[in-house]
Amino acid sequence: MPNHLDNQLCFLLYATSKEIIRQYTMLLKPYDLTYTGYIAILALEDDEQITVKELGQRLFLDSGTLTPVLKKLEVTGYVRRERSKEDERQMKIYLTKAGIEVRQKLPEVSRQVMNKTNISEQQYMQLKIVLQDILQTDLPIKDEKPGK
Amino acid sequence: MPNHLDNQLCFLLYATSKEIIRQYTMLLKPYDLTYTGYIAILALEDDEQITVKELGQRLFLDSGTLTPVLKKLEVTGYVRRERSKEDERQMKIYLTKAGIEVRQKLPEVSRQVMNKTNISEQQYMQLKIVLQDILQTDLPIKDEKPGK
DNA sequence: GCCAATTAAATTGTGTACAATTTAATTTGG
DNA sequence: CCAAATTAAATTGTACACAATTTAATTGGC
Repeated sequence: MPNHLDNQLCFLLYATSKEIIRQYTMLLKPYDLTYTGYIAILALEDDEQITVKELGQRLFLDSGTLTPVLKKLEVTGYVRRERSKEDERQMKIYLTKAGIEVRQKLPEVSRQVMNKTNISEQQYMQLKIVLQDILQTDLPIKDEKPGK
Repeated sequence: MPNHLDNQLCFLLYATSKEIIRQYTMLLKPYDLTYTGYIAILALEDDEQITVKELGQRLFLDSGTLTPVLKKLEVTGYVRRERSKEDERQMKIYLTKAGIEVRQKLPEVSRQVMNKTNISEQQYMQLKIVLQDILQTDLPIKDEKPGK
């Protein structure tokens, strides 16, 4: 890259994640999953029912993105969506048996993608620590109420 | 994040770049630039005319993404698009005077976003090296056969 | 010289992302 | 109480991304 983007950390994050997600997307096609559907299934525990809002907090996505993804996962048969009895505003999401089953196969997809990179164990850990730090502590969360 | 996404390097890259790009997008609005328009302008040198294809190679984007972005940058007045005389298939892209001017203001935007992260100089360099390595040597071969 | 193969952009179709708005349900304060 | 404020999802509008296809120009083989 013979230009100013060399020094842009943001561009490197953007381009790298895009390329890795492209690898995932190809490998996920046999399971009828997109990358967004994949992380949604990963974020759901086996026996929990969570709201769209909480799922969105785990994934850094809002209902505008999640609603169509979850509707498609429901059609495919991996999740179910049910209005909460206690609070009719909430939609409760949970994995079906098929969803739990497909989730067990997904670590293999992740392993295949990671094997394509020659990244060392040490680099992997470094990367994780730095990114978790930026994500969790530095960047302002959208819609967060300003402290008085 | 109390779930399996903890260990997913890809998810961390994805979520972090998304959040950082959201910061850029807000700060770029006064210049009538989206993030994609921003990296396109950064990738253009002052006095060069390059094709959509070469720009796409620098940005890891194809004509399907770039064509509408470049058309909008042309309307805004930052670039010009001209059919190549030597090869009528090619579209030559180059910065206008306004494009060169706005580009000089952009490092300030980048500085503002980076200031929000508490990332250290050392971490910054580590991150850059690892990401460049993944991006340039490991991943983006579109026709690569599946790993062994 | 001619036509098949290749190439560069543009176009098409699907699927995110996210801001902003809308709708419906719940909570709160006077 | 009960209208106003708040909240959760869904919807709307804009802007990517990328695979696949189309269109038009160039190249290559014979």
